[in-house]
Amino acid sequence: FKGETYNHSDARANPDPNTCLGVFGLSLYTTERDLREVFSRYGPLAGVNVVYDQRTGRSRGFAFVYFERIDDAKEAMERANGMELDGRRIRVDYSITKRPHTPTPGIYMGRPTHSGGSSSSGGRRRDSYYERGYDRYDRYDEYDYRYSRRRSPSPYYSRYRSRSRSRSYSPRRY
DNA sequence: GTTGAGCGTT
Repeated sequence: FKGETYNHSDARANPDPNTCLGVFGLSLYTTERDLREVFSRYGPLAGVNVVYDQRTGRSRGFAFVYFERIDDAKEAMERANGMELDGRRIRVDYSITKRPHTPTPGIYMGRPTHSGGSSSSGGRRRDSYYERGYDRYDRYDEYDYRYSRRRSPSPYYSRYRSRSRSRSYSPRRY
């Protein structure tokens, strides 16, 4: 009522209503199936995406739940916010970022130049993969491994993690 | 079996 100044520049405080909900404060053991069980009772889901750490391969503790309708997403946000899931009180809000940055969408869609390139798709798709939702949060793109001590990729790192889990004494004999 | 805070590059 009073002229309270809401900081509109901080999009986290006032996320726009969207079909994508961000769920934070999750347990490390909460999987997409659990989220699907919880959130699907508010409406049909379009997808659930738990964010995993690329280095460790485990959950980062937050996920994104896609609804098909904004009305259901709003309903889910109202109800599921603050609920206890797997021993953790989760926080549910509208996602401020639309999608993860997709460097390659799986299939090569053609050259980014549109110089006479109306190819097989009828020229309908443009830049729909690169939305502008994350441009102001590009500081999160810069991760700290950029300034890591190791500049050369070491062959011991981040490869065959699950293979050599037990690192006990098992000397290989050739 | 960690735990903040935390918006995504399988």
